[in-house]
Amino acid sequence: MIDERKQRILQAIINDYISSAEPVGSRTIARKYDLGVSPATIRNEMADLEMLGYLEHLHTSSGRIPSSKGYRLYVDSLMPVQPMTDREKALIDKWYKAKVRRLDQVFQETAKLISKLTRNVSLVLAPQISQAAFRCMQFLPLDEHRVIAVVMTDAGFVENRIMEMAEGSTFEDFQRMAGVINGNLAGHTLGNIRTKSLKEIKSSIGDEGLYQKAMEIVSKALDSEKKERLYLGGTSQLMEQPEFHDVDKVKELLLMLEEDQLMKDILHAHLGDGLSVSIGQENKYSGIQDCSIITATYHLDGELLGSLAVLGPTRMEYGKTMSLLNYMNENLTEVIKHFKW
Amino acid sequence: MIDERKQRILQAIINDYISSAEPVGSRTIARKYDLGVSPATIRNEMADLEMLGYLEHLHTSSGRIPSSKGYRLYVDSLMPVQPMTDREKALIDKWYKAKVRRLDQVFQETAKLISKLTRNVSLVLAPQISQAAFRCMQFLPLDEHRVIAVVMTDAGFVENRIMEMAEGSTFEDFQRMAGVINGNLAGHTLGNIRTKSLKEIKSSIGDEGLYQKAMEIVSKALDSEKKERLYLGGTSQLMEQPEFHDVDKVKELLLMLEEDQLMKDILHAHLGDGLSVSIGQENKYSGIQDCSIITATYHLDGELLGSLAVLGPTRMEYGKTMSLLNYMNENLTEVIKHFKW
DNA sequence: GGTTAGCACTCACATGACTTGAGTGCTAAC
DNA sequence: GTTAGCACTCAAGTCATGTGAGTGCTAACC
Repeated sequence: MIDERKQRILQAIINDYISSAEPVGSRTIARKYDLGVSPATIRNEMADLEMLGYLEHLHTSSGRIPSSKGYRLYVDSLMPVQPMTDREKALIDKWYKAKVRRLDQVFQETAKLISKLTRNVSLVLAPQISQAAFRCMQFLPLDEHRVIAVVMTDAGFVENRIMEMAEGSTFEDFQRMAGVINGNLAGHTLGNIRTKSLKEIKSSIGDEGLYQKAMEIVSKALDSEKKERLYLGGTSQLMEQPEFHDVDKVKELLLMLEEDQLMKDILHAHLGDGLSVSIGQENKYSGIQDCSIITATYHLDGELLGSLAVLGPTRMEYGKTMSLLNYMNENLTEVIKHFKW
Repeated sequence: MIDERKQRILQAIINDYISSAEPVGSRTIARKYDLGVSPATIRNEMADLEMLGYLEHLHTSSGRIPSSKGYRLYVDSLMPVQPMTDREKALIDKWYKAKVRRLDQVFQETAKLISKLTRNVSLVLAPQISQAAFRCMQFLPLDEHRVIAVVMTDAGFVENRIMEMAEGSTFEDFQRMAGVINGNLAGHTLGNIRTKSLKEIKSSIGDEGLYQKAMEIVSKALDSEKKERLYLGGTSQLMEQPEFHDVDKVKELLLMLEEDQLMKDILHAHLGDGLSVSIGQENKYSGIQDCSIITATYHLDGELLGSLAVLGPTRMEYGKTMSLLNYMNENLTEVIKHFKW
């Protein structure tokens, strides 16, 4: 392990680099941070830190910048605790007190808020409901030939689809069927439904065609729920950061962010880790190897729900962002609990 | 009016500038376009065209670029007709044949497709349903204390909200109420509902508190429908255009695009004009005065529904984009007609 | 009188020499 | 082990210069 003085110097370098975005030289450190040693000594230590892989050199005569390994050490043990300011907490509380009616609005607005406070791109992965259960369904008459099937999952999402009425069947048939399905399937997950309850329902309903269609609707509704939703916030904030003053880099990232499935995969990689930080080259996806992602997973009653994340340059205010994500996490969990039934 | 030769020269300049994005010189025009006159003559004509306000000069020794006024003349009468290629039509048809179940998906995917084909940002304003009517509502039991109210508008959107059950009332009360409301309000618009049918319903329902709550739900649902939705596509395409190789410009536009309400206002300004082109400084909003917006409004049974739009640099392929928007418009109208009931 | 060749002039942009300054690495002295 | 001193490196800025695309004007041409 590196000795304490090296740690102090590394800490100073990273702190400085995070706020200035400029390579840090020995003189700067000696002047700004009172380490009681001369620039020359710091130079020696810097050379050592570079040997050990914590710092990098763009060219011989420029200051040092932290490597992924350097940031990692920083995040794990050198980082100053940066609790949230009262002003930020007040802003968040105020926002969360303004009751939002629809669950999807909650996620969208949460994403906006996070990006606003961190000046980085935020991602909110809304509940993954693969394990979540069917709650109930209902049919609504549309015209002579069609009904609307409304399916609810127990996490609060409602899906609706148009359904053709089979020849000769009446709306009352559908209502009866809804009763049977609700009686048999309530509380069951998609996997469960496929295996368990089918026979009983089939026989209660009687009409094979009707049954087929209804089950298709239920499956599809639960299936589309399974595809969790991703909400993005503050993509234009990207360009605030000096490292993204290059159009090509921005384009690359924006293209990536537009690819829903890719971003979901990236978030999935850290799902369940609590508060997780993935720094620069630690990321598997090549497009974001000069970025860091901090994700916070939220649970409810022990069940994994989704995650909040911030994507920004490796030169990121880790401490502050982590505090924020934690706080947002608590608040969001509270709100979801309120929606859960 | 300017004579025919001037028109031909202006046409050549704009065509060239649209494809090259470089200021156009007299020599280039003489070489590439067979106008039967020498560069010197073209220079004289260009000077005239600049006097008349159709062209602009960055500095004395650089070629000309079209002014907003120049583009306007071009779009109105000089522009070559650019019918869509078979390949493009095939792509669109193929896409529209793949039946999309949910109406909101249709809009989102339409936006993506437009941006893909035009390499510009696209905007789709989904049906504005202020005139659209209440179709029916239904209550679904949730637990002992709550029900879910599902409200449908006749344009195919379904909204659902959680509703606390008043003390002492039963689910049967709600079902009865739904019957009354459906019987009285079906086909009515929000404005209509507020004035006309209230008394009859009030008396049929009897319970004042129940009535209050239900009407609140209906109003809010119709109200949130009224806020039409805006779908964006291809924001990262912006950076493909050489005029947006500057990060600050991109940031400004992205910020604008993130502001939902602003973009809606901009689209509203051209609603109902059929195919409308707004060029550069013709735009009222300062952030987009070096951009052009082409919007196409779509109707159904004479009723205004929404619009498709493309936002890009003034140097835009007007002819191609307009053909595309027209074609997309037809297709989208078809799809919506299918959804309408 | 409209058209064109010719020519001087302008201006952005590229190139290369030079300077500056921040920063390192090494060595020798403390 | 620490530090001062010094030579060295390299990016970035500055300046002079050259180049080329392009214009505007004038005088000759048809």
